[in-house]
Amino acid sequence: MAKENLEEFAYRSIIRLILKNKFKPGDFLLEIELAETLKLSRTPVRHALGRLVGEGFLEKRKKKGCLISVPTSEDAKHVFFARENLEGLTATSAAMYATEDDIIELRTILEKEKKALVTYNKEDYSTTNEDFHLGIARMSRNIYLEKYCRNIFWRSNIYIFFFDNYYTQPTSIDEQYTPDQHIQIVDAIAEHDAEKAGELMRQHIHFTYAMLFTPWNVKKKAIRSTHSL
Amino acid sequence: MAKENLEEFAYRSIIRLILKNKFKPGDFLLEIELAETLKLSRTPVRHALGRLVGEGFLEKRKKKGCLISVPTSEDAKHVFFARENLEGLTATSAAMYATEDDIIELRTILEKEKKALVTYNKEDYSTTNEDFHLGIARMSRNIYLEKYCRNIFWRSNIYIFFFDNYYTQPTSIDEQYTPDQHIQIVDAIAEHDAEKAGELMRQHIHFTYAMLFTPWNVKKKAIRSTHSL
DNA sequence: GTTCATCTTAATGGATACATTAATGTATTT
DNA sequence: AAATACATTAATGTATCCATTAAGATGAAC
Repeated sequence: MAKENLEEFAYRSIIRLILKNKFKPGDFLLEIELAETLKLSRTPVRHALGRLVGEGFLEKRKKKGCLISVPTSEDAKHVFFARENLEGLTATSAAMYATEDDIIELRTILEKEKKALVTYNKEDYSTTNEDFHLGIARMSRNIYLEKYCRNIFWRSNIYIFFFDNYYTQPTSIDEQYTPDQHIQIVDAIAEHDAEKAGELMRQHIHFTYAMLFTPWNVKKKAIRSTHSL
Repeated sequence: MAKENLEEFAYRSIIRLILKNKFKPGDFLLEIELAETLKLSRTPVRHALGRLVGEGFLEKRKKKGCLISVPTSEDAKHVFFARENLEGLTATSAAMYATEDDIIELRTILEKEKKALVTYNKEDYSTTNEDFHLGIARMSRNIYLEKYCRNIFWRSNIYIFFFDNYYTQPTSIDEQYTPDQHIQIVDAIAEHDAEKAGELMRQHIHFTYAMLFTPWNVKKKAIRSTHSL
């Protein structure tokens, strides 16, 4: 990656802090406070916050600081509608342009994902999931779609993170189904079946969304009906 | 809009400078130089540049400054592929959620557009075109899609600007067809025909793209075949 | 007791001085 | 003549100081 500036460092650190649950949604992130925590001056922190606001991770309130946009079901609907269609597009595009090496890379990711799942390694699982989705975004060979996908992926991750923590078991049921869906998507891309790849990806994201807002105790039932997708 | 910060001012000014052709693609935009031109310190200029880089308008080179990404036909293809599909989505979404007031607003914009065209006012025409496309993006009621649309719209405008200046006549031929296409799109939105609205928007963007890269002297022929779209 | 005005405070916004760094040019050595 | 090392320069990167501003608190007037 880029030459780890202090700004870059601040940027990554702030994301890490949020993902490590150091801030609840609604908390204010203050330049001064963060600068002290990260042992930097306000300047790089300020740039990093500006970037995060620009990317839509944070909201800015006039003289109150930046805050994590409070998750609402309405916002989640928008996030996943956008993600479903954007990733559908990248999958379509990836199916058209993917090289042999790309397919190998994706299959390797799927292997790692499988391993992470059987060893109950949530951290690794989360990483491979990111590699999968953003990998396909990259393989679309369209830097604009890729950028938007990265953005909406991270935004949706905030939901997955918060809701997962509250509702799911050590291994959530959707995690048992996701790998199969991933495999089917890679197969479609390998066959260069653009339409199928796009459609499968849309269904996959839609499934993820549906599972997020389904209480655990009724998920089993819900999943049976999802088979008909 | 927001309380015109100096940063906001710098941001808009830099865009204006680019659109006024003060910089050729490939030129370096330097913090110090811009700060002098705009009579500001480097701080707001720096933030504005950072924002523009984040939005993909500018590229950053290590110690050389920021530059306008050099337009290539490959990049244009990506830009318009993304724009076609994104705006297709917002049009679909807008058709689902548009209120009576929204429709009135769109029709008002179309009136202004017509006026700008018959008076050969390029500046007004460009403004109303922006109002139309970004208005529909807003009416999608999806802040994420709206954000991405704004972004890709501006990016595509760089192409329209540069190519338009070199190749077109006082009134370019596609400008004579665009208003009709706009009207059809608004009609579909007014009828809440989501699929039709999306499809018409995709065709419209595709048409714009096709016209951009068609030399003027063969446009007349090309347009006849486009009628079959 | 309530309301309005003003004062305080705590935060960001902006300017500037200083540090760092990458590129380039130059001189010296082989 | 070429190559390498060092110095210069021109840009960004960083820290800090001062300005501004909005929110909240406090107090006085009605």
